[in-house]
Amino acid sequence: MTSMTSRARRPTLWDVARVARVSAKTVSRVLNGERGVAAATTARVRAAITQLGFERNEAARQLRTGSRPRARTLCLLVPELDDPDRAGLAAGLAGAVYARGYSLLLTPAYGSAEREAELVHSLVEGGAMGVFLISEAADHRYLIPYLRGGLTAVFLLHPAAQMNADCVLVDEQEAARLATQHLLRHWHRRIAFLGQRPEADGTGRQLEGYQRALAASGLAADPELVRTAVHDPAGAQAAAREWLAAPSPPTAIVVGGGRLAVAASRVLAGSGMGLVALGEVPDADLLRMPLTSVSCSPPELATRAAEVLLQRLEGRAGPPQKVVLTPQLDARGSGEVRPGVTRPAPEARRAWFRR
Amino acid sequence: MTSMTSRARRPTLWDVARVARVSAKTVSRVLNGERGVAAATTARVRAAITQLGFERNEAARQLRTGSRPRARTLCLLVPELDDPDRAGLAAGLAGAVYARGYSLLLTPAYGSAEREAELVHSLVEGGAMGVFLISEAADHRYLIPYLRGGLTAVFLLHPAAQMNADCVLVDEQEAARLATQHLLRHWHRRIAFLGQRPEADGTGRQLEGYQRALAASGLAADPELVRTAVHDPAGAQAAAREWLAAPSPPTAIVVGGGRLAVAASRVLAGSGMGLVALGEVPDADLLRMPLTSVSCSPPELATRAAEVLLQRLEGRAGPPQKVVLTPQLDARGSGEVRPGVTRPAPEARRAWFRR
DNA sequence: GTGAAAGCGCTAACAT
DNA sequence: ATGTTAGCGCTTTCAC
Repeated sequence: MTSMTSRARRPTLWDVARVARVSAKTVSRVLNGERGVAAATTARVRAAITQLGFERNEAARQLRTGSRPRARTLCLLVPELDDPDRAGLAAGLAGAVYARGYSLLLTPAYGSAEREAELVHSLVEGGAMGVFLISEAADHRYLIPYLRGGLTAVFLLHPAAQMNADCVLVDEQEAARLATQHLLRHWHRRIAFLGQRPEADGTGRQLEGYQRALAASGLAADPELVRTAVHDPAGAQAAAREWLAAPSPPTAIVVGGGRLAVAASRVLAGSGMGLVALGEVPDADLLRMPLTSVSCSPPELATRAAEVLLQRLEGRAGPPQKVVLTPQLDARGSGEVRPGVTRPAPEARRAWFRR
Repeated sequence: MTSMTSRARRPTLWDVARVARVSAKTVSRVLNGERGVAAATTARVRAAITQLGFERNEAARQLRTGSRPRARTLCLLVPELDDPDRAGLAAGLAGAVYARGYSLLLTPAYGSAEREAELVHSLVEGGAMGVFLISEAADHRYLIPYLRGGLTAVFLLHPAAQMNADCVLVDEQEAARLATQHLLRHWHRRIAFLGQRPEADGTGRQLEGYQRALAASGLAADPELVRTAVHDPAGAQAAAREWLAAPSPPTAIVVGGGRLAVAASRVLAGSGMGLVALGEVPDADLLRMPLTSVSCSPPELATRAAEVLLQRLEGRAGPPQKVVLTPQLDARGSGEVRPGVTRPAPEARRAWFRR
């Protein structure tokens, strides 16, 4: 009957102390690995702990010490979960931080600054130690209190707005310049540009690079051939279709973003239109229209970003650092078509499989 | 000087009480929205709270109430982050739970049961209310204490092992049967099967479906044409290459998993070999070898899964439910080639873009 | 090397 | 409608 007296109460430190016949403080010492406890005592305490199945109450500990219990958890905030452009980056980051004993949580903010702030709050509340942000929010100052509270943040792809922070970026201007230059070298003269948020830093820099490359060939950007504020695959397809049917169509398009480029290729495959993606395209070489792209290897980006954050976590001081990676062009076909050569319609090509 | 006396201490509930000239309990009442506080008092307390910038100490609250502070957070555990097969599912789930005011955290367990258990632990510790698991672990009983502690779990794609729990599955046997039958109808007689973990429930059922379809046509599975325990793209490519060079090669292959199917297609494109994927292949129609696949629409899976979990969260009682979705075949080309027709080599087709 | 007492900030139970 | 008291489970201080 004695076993029934204390019904299913979670054992406390005092229970352990009683069983081990020591004081609470001694149990606490063992729990925290403080030195100054006899080996025999430690063993007795350990035994009592396992015997009772004791687990320390984190809330009580936290109340006393004032320190939040932190998990070896980092988080990656992305705008969308299904952007293949970022899938490789996320996987790379997860692998890199995992190798150092951390786990990575991935979560979408849907481009909403408010939601982003809420997420950061609940992640910190949940014990996360650091956060990677892929965010085009107009103001990141909401982070400051959390940073003061010990959170580590690293911005990826887009720099922090209204504040200074570590960031790992891709040279978007150079990417767009390389893409445009490549098309120019393949005899294109009417090259269109399709971009995402015009007010965002990245799109702006892409436009600069695009214009610089044109200027270097003595050309000016035709406003008809520049289109921004396209964010979803449907929009990219529509834009591509419009250009295809335009009275004076472009012969090639530079598209900001792998996902949009793939969407555009849906319309463009077989049309003879050149296409270069600014960003990562998974399995780009397997496409019917194998996409030429300008991007940084996701593993490299991931490695650098993980490095920056983990070093901060390990106490590295110093001013915010800004790492800018230079993208590379991978020619796969869609950027190497000559202008003016008509192709069979997509339907004709599909028929190849039908017979 | 008086402002310097209490240096930067975080204000407590008592500070608020003093400023509002009420007792601590009254502040507590306001904080918890308990009724029985005069409107004027509530206002004074509110004012004091904002004036002092007071934030309740969650640890203390938790210590007293015994209840863990829970965030409106759910989590999806996946084996790998870069599996396109699951990208659509993850995005769908995130959207579905977001619509109900929850956020979704995504994290990879790398197929390790131990890591999976650790992740669940730290997620619960971090206040997560529910978890979706895509897991082939051999034993999920580690979850039981957490479930007792109020965690809600729903298994996706693979059922819970050694225990009963809500799950949302795809009828893998039917998927493989459909795929094989489809190839049989296209005159294939030597059909190979490439599967993942042989000990896993899903692979086993796929094999059954494959064999059933063959048997229905009076054929038996040739052991040479059945290969399992292939988990990565490299392995899938190797297997495809071997079959291509076999003395008596298959004319078509059924591949378990979208990612492996894409990898196999890298070798098979242009070879004339038939290919049907069991699982989701993003942008399958845009591939040089447009993959015929048998799968459930990720949005549907996501919707059903979210529904099951959210209903539990809202208090739905009853025994574990098992939802099994019937997959559908999408013919895109790779499954509709006739056996024995030789194709141009991949190189020849690529040259189309080069000129 | 070990223990006793006090208290972290909050809320449950019981007054009033 | 509001206040008083006690105590959640742990760690800190200081004493032995």
